[in-house]
Amino acid sequence: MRPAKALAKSLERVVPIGTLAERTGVKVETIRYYEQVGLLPEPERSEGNQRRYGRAHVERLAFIKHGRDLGFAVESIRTLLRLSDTPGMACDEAHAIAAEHLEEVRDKIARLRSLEAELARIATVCSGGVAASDCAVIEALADHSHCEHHGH
Amino acid sequence: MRPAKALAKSLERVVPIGTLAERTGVKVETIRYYEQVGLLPEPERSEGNQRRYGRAHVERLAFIKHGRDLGFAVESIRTLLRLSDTPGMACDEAHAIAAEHLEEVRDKIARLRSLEAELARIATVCSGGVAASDCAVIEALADHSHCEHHGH
DNA sequence: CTACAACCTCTAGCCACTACAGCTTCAAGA
DNA sequence: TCTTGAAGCTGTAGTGGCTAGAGGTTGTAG
Repeated sequence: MRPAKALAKSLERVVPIGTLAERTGVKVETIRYYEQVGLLPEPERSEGNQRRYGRAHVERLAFIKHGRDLGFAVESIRTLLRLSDTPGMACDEAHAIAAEHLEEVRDKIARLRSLEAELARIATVCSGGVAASDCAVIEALADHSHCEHHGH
Repeated sequence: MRPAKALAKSLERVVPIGTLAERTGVKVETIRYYEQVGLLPEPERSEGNQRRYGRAHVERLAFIKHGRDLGFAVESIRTLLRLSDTPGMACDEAHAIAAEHLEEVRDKIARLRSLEAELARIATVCSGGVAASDCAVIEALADHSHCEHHGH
């Protein structure tokens, strides 16, 4: 009694690229791209030259996906993968990468928050239906009052 | 008594691209790029084919710069410029663009904040110097516990 | 055996610049 | 007036991280 085919497929040891894509949530084209830039090792091929992935590939691609979801640059992920392949792992380095990225994220948040405040100010004036002859949004962009005091 | 040359230069009615760059804080290459994509109109040229900008260009480029600093896409700025050129200004449309952008910024902030929380969690575990045999950063990326419950 | 989905490679496109190569022009000092 | 060197010019290619499409081949269910 061998399992039905549909079941077999989901348990299969070796899968084509579409199945890998489904399993990891990474698009087929993106998988090929990761291979091209050397993030994902080249898999075996079928007789007809189609990619066949094993368990190790699934794991590695999931790692990459998690890293990207957390906003790590592909270069950082490359390093993290290398570290994770290292037997005596250099946790320091991994931590440094994560800490640096965290700082970048915090910087980005800070910048976006001041942007948000500025935009909210502009948009509110405008939506308030003030009887301005000119539009507050356009005015804000044309206005130099913000930049004169820092140089140009 | 004509003004000294240095002074004259800063008051000049017509300026080369480098001076425009200095005045607006936009790089020379970026100015040429804006011209190429039709954001900034083609200026007059000197006999030797060099660009010569007038007051209107300075104003327009400052408008663009302010828009970019606020994170507006070049396409949005194109529309906003068109609106600002329109005599009876369509404030509604300008407001809609600003409001939409504000929403995008807020979305981005929200996404970055949850990223920040996740990264902080990961990085803290690791920096705590816990006697883990494996690195928490690497573990977090290799771990499936976060993604299993939403499908892959 | 046939139909058709899934796969293949290769190339170009996205955004908003940035950088370079290889040239010409401008302007200040001697 | 001549020389030097900064600043200008055009055109092309590269950045990151994919995404889309053309035009062909392979795998597999019925």
